Amino acid sequence: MLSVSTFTSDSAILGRVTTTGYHHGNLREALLSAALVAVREQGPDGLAVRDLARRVGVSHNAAYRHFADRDALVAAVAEVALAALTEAGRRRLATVEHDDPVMLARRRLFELGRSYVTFALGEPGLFRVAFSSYPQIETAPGLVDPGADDDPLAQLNTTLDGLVEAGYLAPQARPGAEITCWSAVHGFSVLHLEGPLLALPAEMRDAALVQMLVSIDRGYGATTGDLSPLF
Amino acid sequence: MLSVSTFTSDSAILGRVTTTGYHHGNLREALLSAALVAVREQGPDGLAVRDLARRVGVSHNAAYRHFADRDALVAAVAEVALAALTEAGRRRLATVEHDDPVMLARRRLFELGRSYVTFALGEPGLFRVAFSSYPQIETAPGLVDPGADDDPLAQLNTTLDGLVEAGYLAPQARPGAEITCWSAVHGFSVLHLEGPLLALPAEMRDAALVQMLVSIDRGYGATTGDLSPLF
DNA sequence: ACGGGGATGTGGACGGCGTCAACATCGAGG
DNA sequence: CCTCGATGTTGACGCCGTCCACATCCCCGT
Repeated sequence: MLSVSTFTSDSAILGRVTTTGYHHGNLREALLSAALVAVREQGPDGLAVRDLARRVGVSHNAAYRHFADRDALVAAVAEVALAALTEAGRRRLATVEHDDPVMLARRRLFELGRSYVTFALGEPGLFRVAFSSYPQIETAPGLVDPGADDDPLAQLNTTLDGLVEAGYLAPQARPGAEITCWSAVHGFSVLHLEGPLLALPAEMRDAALVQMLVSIDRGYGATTGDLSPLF
Repeated sequence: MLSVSTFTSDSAILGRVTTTGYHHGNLREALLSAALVAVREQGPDGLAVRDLARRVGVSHNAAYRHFADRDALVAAVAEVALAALTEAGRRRLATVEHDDPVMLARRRLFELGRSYVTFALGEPGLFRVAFSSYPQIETAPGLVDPGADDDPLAQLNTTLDGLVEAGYLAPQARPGAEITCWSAVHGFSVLHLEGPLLALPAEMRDAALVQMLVSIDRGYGATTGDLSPLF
């Protein structure tokens, strides 16, 4: 499985790379690796096929033996970036623990949101490219195989279902909740990433994020008590 | 004041246009007008200075007598687009009425959010360009002159302050609320505009929006009663 | 009245880009 | 061993943004 670390660290893992000679030997992976670097540094728009070829030490046009056009290359990068975002969420969810099942479910949602924003702000290029060609969702976005976590939406849905099972989120409030939550964390990310809130000091930003996640939590539960165990 | 309609409808308003002869007479406005059309149709990335010049019937390069570079032109378009978004919010706010001051304040927030998303989905190109060069906010985003409505954030702040005055939003919950609300509507817009939810059927989208706005309202108030007067 | 100068528009050039077509080179399988 | 498909190269085309030198025009001060 291709991952960000696969590309950014040593590429020996990727198999025999015979850079010498007429044929490159592993051009597709080399291009993807270079593309990932470029996107991390400059975002999707800063990606030029010719530039990539130059960096890899191959002539322009060679890339077109492996990718139909520039968009296809960007889409390949997007797939890797999306996998990285998904993995970040998965890892974060795995760290959440609590004795009380209600608090466990609430903290899972909280941490999932935090990991989403953290990834977006920490890897702006990857985050942007991931959404530049995200697989379209056409059916009801709330329906998902129980326990699925193979993309950010699935993770969110599973987490929200957990909130219902725990009795914190009313079943009739469940439909559409995934869009509400996703919109909030996504909007927060975009506004701070490339939008008007880019220049906001980090401590303000973090405080605002916590406040937003608490708002979401509070909007779902009937709790009026202490919120401190949330963070 | 330049507005979208100024450009899209008859441009006679813009003053004497002597298209004949060596000098255009009103090139700057003509370029802006053409740029606005292009951005509406294809978004900010589809804007090419040479193409604009061609459409206006002037040589390439002529544009550079009025705009330092492409970015400056995009920024000029962004200013108009932002004004249009602001005006949409202002107009919508003006229509909200209610006897109960609490309900009035709540409905104002609800409608402001709805108008934001409606503009984004109805004018995707303009919405995108408006945020491609939005004036950076560096201070606390919640501080604003009372009653100000000259940009979307000011409108939101004023509306939230009204919610506090009405006694619906607790004063200690006010700081950061503008970021929470803005994130939600902005994220909703982006996800449906160019993101994964682009292909979602319109009725699902609308239902999800209402549910999100209700969530925001419910997260702020202590109300558990009937929500139907909200929409 | 007139002439000069700043503002505005033109034409050409450069380098970069994505992409297509023709050609070159390699390596695997008959 | 030889061929053929996969892979890489070279060259060309038409876009793009931008810099430069030059042309044209209009207004302002004399």
